[in-house]
Order: sequence, then structure tokens, then C-alpha cells
Amino acid sequence: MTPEPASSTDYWSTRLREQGLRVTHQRLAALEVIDHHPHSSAEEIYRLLKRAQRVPTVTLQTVHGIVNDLTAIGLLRRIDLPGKDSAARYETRVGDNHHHIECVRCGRVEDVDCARGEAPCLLPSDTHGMTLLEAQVTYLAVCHECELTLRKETHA
Amino acid sequence: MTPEPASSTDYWSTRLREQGLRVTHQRLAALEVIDHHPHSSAEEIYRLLKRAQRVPTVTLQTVHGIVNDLTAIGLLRRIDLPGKDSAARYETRVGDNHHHIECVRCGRVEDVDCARGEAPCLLPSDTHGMTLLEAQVTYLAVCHECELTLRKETHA
DNA sequence: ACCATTATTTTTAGTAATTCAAAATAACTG
DNA sequence: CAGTTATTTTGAATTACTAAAAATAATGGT
Ligand SMILES: [Mn+2]
Ligand SMILES: [Mn+2]
Ligand SMILES: [Zn+2]
Ligand SMILES: [Zn+2]
Repeated sequence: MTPEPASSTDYWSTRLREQGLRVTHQRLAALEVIDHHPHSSAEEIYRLLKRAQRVPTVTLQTVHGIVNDLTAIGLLRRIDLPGKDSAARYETRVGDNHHHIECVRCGRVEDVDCARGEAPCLLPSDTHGMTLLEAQVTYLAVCHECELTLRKETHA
Repeated sequence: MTPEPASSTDYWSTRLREQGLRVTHQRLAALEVIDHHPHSSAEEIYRLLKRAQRVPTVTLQTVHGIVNDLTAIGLLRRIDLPGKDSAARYETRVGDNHHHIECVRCGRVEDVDCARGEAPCLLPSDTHGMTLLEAQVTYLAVCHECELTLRKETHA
């Protein structure tokens, strides 16, 4: 059985060391922040790290390096949503192949459970001779608040 | 004196005028090029337009303007594929809600017919109170050529 | 066909997201 | 605790795209 870590810091530290990465307070703080603010962009993570005085000296370039490294070892998942306001977003919920629904107006993102739970959860009618890795599904929608806003605008 | 077959030029001209847009040789040439090279990026369209001396004076900014305008009136479809080295791609096959399979290594993109043919072709387990517009499906894969290349690299 | 109107293209700059490389810093090892 | 070197910081570059003003050309009326 897996022993429960005393704190989330211990948990992340163990995961980092397992992968041969050093345990820095920047990485730990980033993981905390992403865990509490899923689907954040590098810029948002950066602001959250500075705002709470967690890592006042951190730079945006460091955040990019961190999310790249942590994604590479499977501690984070990167999601690329469509739209020209395209900044990659990151989350700690990995390994369950879940999907996302995005409001095309305000960019709000919510999780959508996968029916199958592992990739690929959907099969193409034709693979064109390729080896399928994953079916990436993104639901585009308009959230309730934006619907109301749009209705007002249409009225005027 | 029209170097292009009158039929396709006439077709696009009619579509443009229907939408109140002027028929410019830049727009016509762009539509031709995209029709013959589906899933091209603005940069690729730009190079294709200059290469064949079709529109030697065209600029990349113009291509961006054209694809934006033509997408807005439904003559083109814009596809945003995942992977951060990915520029938006454009195609003339519109209105059938088809999907795509992309090689994650070389970026090759092929069409995948939609089982339903119109959006949304898939329903989320939870809409989170949002009004669903579309289920965007992208299959990530490794093409045959890339598979062979990767096998060689692993060997060495 | 000619001209006027104005949409479109071109020219010139600027922005946002991300990457790269060298120098400074700070984790791990012994 | 000191040495090694991964990581962060600093500073600059790149890519994809947008913005605004000046030049050009497509349409409509004569
Ligand atoms: Mn998620
Ligand atoms: Mn297609
Ligand atoms: Zn919204
Ligand atoms: Zn390939």
C-alpha cells in the first residue's frame, strides 16, 4: 500500500525526487498553486506565486521552465484549448484522460469526465495508417453568465 | 485571359459577392491555394501565393486578414491543433463538422469524417450549466513514416 | 470608359506567448 | 561544510498574430 504523505509538500517532494528532479521552493509553490487553481496559464501561475508572497522573486521564464519540466515527467498535464487567446493551461489532475468544456466568450474552463477513463476513448473512422495515441475532446460552449450578457447586448 | 479555370473562380467570386465582400485576386488566389493545400497555416498560404508567382506582392498580414475575413463569412474553416508550435490552419471544407488526426511528430494532418456530420456530435457527461455549441475532436497519432524514424532512433 | 467612393491591401509597428543562452544562485552529495 | 551542477534569474530572440495609417484597386454611377 502507498503510505499517505504527511503534507502536500512531502507528496510533491517525493514525486520530484522519484524523477531525479531537485526539490525547489519554486516547484513546490507552483504545484500548490496549480493544484488550487486548475487550468491556469503560465502567466496566471506567475501572478499567483508573486501575489501571495509565496515566491516573490520568481520570474515568468522560470514558470515556463517549471511547467515544461513537470509536464514532461507527468506531474502536470498541459491543455491547449482552441481560440486565439491561446495560452497553454496546466493542471495536476493527470492520468485519467479527462476532457474539458470551455466558454468561448469568457474562457471559463471546467472538467468533463471521460466515459472510458483512459486514452484513446474514441476511435476515428479512418486512421490514415497512423498509430492512434489519444482522442482529444474539447467541448465549446457558452456559460450561463455569458449567455445573459449576450442577451442584453442583442437587446440594445 | 484568366489563367485559372473560370469555373472555380466564378464559384468563389459568387460566394464572396453574396457576402458583400469584394472579389480581389488575393482572395481568389488564397482560396485556390487553400483548396489545393488543405490544413495550411497563414505562413504556408503566404509562401504558396508567392512561390507560383500567383500574387507576388502579397504580404503575410494580408493573408491573415483574408483568412480571418473568409472564416468569418463561412468560406473557410479554422482549425486549432494542440501543440504549442502550432499555427492555426485553414481549409475550404466547411459545414460538415469533420475532425482531424494529427501526427504529433511531423504535424501531418488528415481529415476524419464525423459520425454525425453536424455539431455537436458528442455530448459531455456534465455541461456545468453551459450551452453546448460543439464537440471538437482531435486524434493525436504517429504516422507511419515517423514510426519508422522513431524506431531507428531508439535502435541507435 | 471615367471617375468617385471606400473596401482592401500594403507598409510600418506593436503585442502576447514562449523559447534560448549566459550568469548567478541554491540543491544535493560526500 | 564545500564542491558540483541543476535550477533560477537576467536579458534577448522568436513566432504567430494584431493594429493603424497610407497606398491601391474593386465596385457603382455617370
Ligand atoms: Mn482539467
Ligand atoms: Mn479538414
Ligand atoms: Zn462565459
Ligand atoms: Zn509523422
